[in-house]
Amino acid sequence: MAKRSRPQGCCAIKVVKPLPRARSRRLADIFKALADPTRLDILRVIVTQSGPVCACDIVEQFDLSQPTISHHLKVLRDAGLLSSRRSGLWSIYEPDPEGLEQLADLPALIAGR
Amino acid sequence: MAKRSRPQGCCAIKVVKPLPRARSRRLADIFKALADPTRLDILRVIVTQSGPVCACDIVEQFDLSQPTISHHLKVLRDAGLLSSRRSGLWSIYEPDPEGLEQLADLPALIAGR
DNA sequence: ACAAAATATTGACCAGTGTCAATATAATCG
DNA sequence: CGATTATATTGACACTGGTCAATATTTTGT
Repeated sequence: MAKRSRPQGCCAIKVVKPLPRARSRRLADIFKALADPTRLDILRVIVTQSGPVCACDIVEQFDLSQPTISHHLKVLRDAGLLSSRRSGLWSIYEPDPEGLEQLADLPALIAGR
Repeated sequence: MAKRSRPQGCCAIKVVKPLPRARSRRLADIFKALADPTRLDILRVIVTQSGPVCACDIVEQFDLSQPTISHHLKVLRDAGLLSSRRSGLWSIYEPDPEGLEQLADLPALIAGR
């Protein structure tokens, strides 16, 4: 608690409701997913394609081991930014529009609508 | 490299230029800053105010120690999302429009322009 | 059934991070 | 100067996260 008189323009702040815990966690997952440069690049590669992509194509584009890429794809999928399905031997990934929409809504969310 | 014939809609991906390292790191810093629920709440509190806020007001709003809040504020500032200045005893924080603009540009960046 | 290929999982290692208590620094007041 | 107040830094701790090697799983082709 402040015990001295405040400087100009520093007092009586508006109380802001913290986000609901579930929403907060979901957002944190999205940000954590994007907070790794490799994952951001992986996401950009997939979003840029005109159609779905198989995991092997992603592995090919990066100087990282197959397990590491597989891990990154899982993180992006768990964050809701990608969706995936099996097609025979291959795992097919594509952007998840719902997850990407969360990103577009970000500035409004931070500014409080 | 894939050694079998691909399933439909899975091959010949467009090559995407990775982001310049500096840009990539800067973005990662922003996302890491936002990836903590407490920091996201702190940012929302500060952005919501009509003017600058002193650190003591933030400390008051959260059930965390003063050093922890100070740390979070530093992370947000280093990420370019907040700016700060001293005013006597107080440290005054306010949103950094330039940093927030990066967030608004995100969807375009991911989609590749 | 067996071998091969694409992907996923496990386990381990090291670097990074959120938190607090303790302490340091900076600024003000008397 | 000495006491007080607001903030920042340090050190320690537990926990998380990126990476790879090794292994497992799933599916296909023969």
